[in-house]
Order: sequence, then structure tokens, then C-alpha cells
Amino acid sequence: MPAARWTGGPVRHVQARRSEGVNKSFRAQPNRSGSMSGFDGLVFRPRSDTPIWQQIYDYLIALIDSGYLQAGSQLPGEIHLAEKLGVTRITLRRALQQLQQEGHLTSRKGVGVFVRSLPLALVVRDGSRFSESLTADGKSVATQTLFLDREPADADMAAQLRLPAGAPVIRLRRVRSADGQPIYSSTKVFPATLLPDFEVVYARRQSVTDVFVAHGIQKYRRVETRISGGFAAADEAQLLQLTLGTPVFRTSSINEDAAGNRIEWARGCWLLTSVDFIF
Amino acid sequence: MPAARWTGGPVRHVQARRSEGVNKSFRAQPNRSGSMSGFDGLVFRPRSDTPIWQQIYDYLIALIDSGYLQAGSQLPGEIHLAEKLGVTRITLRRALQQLQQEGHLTSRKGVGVFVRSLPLALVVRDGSRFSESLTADGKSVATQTLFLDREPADADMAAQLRLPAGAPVIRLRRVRSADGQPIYSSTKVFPATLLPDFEVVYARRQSVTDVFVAHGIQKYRRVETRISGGFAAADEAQLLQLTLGTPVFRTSSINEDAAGNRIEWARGCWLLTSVDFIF
DNA sequence: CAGTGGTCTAGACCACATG
DNA sequence: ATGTGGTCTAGACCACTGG
Repeated sequence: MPAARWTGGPVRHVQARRSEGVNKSFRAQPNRSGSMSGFDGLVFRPRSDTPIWQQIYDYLIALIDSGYLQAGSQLPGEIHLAEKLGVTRITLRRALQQLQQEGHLTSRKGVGVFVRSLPLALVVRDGSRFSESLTADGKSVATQTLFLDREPADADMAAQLRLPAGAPVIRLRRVRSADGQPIYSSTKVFPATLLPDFEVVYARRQSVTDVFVAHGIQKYRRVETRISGGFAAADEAQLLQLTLGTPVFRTSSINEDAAGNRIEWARGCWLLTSVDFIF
Repeated sequence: MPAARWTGGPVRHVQARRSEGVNKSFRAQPNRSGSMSGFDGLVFRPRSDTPIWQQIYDYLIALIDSGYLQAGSQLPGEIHLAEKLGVTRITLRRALQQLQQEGHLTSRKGVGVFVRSLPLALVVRDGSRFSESLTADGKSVATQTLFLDREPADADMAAQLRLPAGAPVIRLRRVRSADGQPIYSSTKVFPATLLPDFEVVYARRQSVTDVFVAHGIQKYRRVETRISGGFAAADEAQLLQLTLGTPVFRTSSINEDAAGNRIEWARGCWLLTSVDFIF
């Protein structure tokens, strides 16, 4: 990935709107000299009414909101950036930590800190599946299939789909991205015997709806939907390009066909700050 | 509040279950000598495969899960605790920070760090309001009314309730607690002209449903429900006894009477780790 | 190999709450 | 006046990633 590296430069002022509770006005001022070297002229005053790390937080948020720091671009190394901002690395890290937690930044050990954009995906419950009703405000929505296989049902799968233990199921793991930013990972489980041609049909357009239709299932209804909150586990963090422990939504839903057979159990993990569930 | 102070003592081992992604096994071992002085004998080895702060996190989680640290009790001061655990205050704070973020602990500046329990409240959408369908697994559920007044509608209120700007509305702010732990704060707005006797009826049993019934509104329907995620603002943090910036659910919902009048706009703030929304 | 982020230390001053 | 948590500094070593 050819991430543009950000080394500093002129700065536009933009009101920071995100993150309620951390919304004091700037104390940081870009240098007014002709220097293009970055942040050397910034003034962060210690122990004013807003902590330095919060001033830096506000400052970086503004750079992101203004579009000056674009999604995917890399920040300068922590040591350099801290030096330019005139603070300790620890103080800088306090700000970066908050930004990571809120999903604005991601870090990869040994590589660097990167900007994440936060596309807001509206999700409407139309009686079918979440992901199909994902709207993205004109953003490009992409689906990546991680794996698709058949296996015997474990206890949870059997219980949720009302199958005997060990019955064959199809398991599908995918990631949805909006504008190149992964925002949703899902694991879906289907009863294998009801959908013999799953793989063939799915390969054509990566659509589960198509698979249902191909097997004569035109209509199905949402039996139950659960939404809960949690913190990104290792695999979720990797898939969604988040820092470990970032807060996320977790969803679980079950669909039933017209005959009352449970045909899908879906679990999803969503970036907390990127989704609105509307019913 | 007569919070019991925890100064240390014998320790039971319990498997930590919470916080996916931070679930390595213990490296900390309680001292086997007869010492009752607390944590002097604990061994946290630096730079093993799990960071020290995570070992401490796991250790404290276990103490909370085991019931050894009860909700409302106060931890020893950070300096003393750090000394007893044999780490720097900063390292200890890294663990405490994670625990605060997940809602297990709260801190009050100048006072101390306290244990929060995390009651799981199941919320079922029965077509009416969230809070009425709040189940609490045998826990005692209490409602505290913060304020109730009449005022002219601002732009948002007017839009949501489909009222002319400045029309009189009733505003109600409450907090719900389960087992003494606040888990939900709500702000509800009603069109004042439709509910002239609001205050009188509400005073009797603190029930909005009663108010509706008293005004001849037996049935109403949920027009829209929104669930989104965010981070606790200052007032939310105070109400829910959280640390500023803790991740929360935010809900927004609108109810309509049989005639199609919008009679309630409710916004809620929920502790992320304490709620399951089920539809 | 050099550069990155992740972790950890041993101090220090401050604002705040309580007695 | 004392003790608390919140902030900040100036170093250091580590594990990881990439060329």
C-alpha cells in the first residue's frame, strides 16, 4: 500500500467536532513564520486548563477533519513528531492513544501510525440482513470474502440454527469496506443440506441473497437481532485495522424462511464510531 | 457513601472471562507465605510475553469477578498499590486505565478509584419504550428523576416532534440504576399541550406510561429507533459514574399515538458493556 | 540493519477533595 | 494540611517490520 507520508507543512484551522467531552478550543497555533518544516513553531502550554495531550488530540483531529491528513497516510515517527510538537513521547502517545481508541488512527508495530477515515454507514433494518441495507453516502462499498467452507456444526451453531449437533453447516467470513476502510466483519452460518449449491452460486456475485433465491427461498424473515458492545479481539482488530481493545458493536441475527426453517445465523463486528443502526 | 476500603489480603483465583482480546493466563501469583499485608509477594515479570500492565489488568479483573472486590469499594491509593505490586505508578495506571475504559473501575480526582459492577441489562423492544422493558436478572432497578420542566422547543426538539419552533415542551431527565449502579441516563421530550397534567400524574409513580394513560393515550407505537456509539461526555460521565471518554451506546427513539401525533422523543446513554439490545 | 511502535522506570508538580 | 488522582518529563530497552 503506497501510503503517503506526512512530514508536516502549512496548517488550516478547522473546528473539531468529534468526540464530545474533549472539545476545548485550540491552544496550539501554527507558526506564522515562513518555515515549512512542520510543527516546530507550535505552542502547547503545559498545565493550562486543557491538558497538553488533549490540545494535541484536538489539533490532530482538526488536521484529519480538514482533510489535511487523509485516510491511509502515515504520521511521522513518534519521536520526531513529539520533538516537533515540543512534548515528550509519552505525552504525544496519550493523544495518539485516544485517537486510536476512537478509531481515527491505527498503529502497526514496527511500521508506523496511520490515519483511518471514519465513514458513517447507515444501517436500516428492512427485515432482512444488515449488510444488504448498508448505505454509504456515495462511498464505494466493497466486500471481501475471507473464507467459505463446510464443516460440522459446533454446539452454538447447532443451537442457533436448531440443528442436531454435528450437522453439516456452511461457514462464511467476510469483511465489508467503505471507501477502502474496513468497517464491518461478519461470520455467517447456514444449514448445508438446505443449500447444496451454495459455493457455485455464491462464486458468481458474492451474494447470499442470490444463493437463497437459487434454492427457491424468495422470502425470509428476521427472527431475532441482538446488538451488544465489546472490545476488539485480536482477529477483529486485525480485520478492521483497529488497535486491540478498540470498542466495537457486535451484532447477532437469525433469519428464517417461510416454512420456519432457520437458514442463517450471522454475527457481525462493527467499528463503533462508524455505524448508526436505524429501525 | 461508606465505601469499604480494600487494603489487601488473601486472594482466590478465578478465571478472568471479560474483555476479549486481553485474556492471557496469569503470571501473577499471590504469595504463599502467611503474610496478610497484601500484594508484596506478587510476581510480575517484566517483558514476558504478556505486558506487566496486562498481567495486573487480568489480576484485578479476577479479583472483581471473584467478588473479592465488591462494587463500590475503594482501591488503595495508586502509589501504595503500585508499590505493593512492585511496579511503577505509570505501569499500574496503564492497567487501571483499561479497566476504567471498560467500565470496571471509576476514579474521582482527589478521592480515589472505585469498583463498578457491570450488571447486564437486557433490553427488549416490545414496541414501546426501552426502559420499560428493562430486565435486570433479579437485580433491583431504581429510577431517579433529575429534573422535569416546561420550556420552549429548540430546533431539534421541534423537528423531532414535528412542532412549530418554540412550541412548549416538557423535558424529563432521568437515570436508571440496577443494583445501585447507574447504567442508563435518558432525556425525554414531550409536546406540552397534549399533556397538561404531566407533572401531577408523574409525581405519583414516576411513570411516563401512567401519564399517557391519564391523558387518554392507551396505545402508541415506536416510529423510529436509532442506536449509535460514542464516548461519554462530561455530563454523561458524571451521571453514569464513568471516566470521561468511556465508550457508550446512544439511543434515540420517537413514539407516536394512534392519531399519528408524535408524543415522545427520547434520547438515552448506556454503559456499553452493560446492555444487550434484543429485537 | 535501521526505524518503528510497545513497554517500563524514577522521579516531579498540579488540581482537587476531605478533614 | 494531607492524600488523592491527573499530568508531564527524560531517559531506556524491547519486539517487530522492512529494505
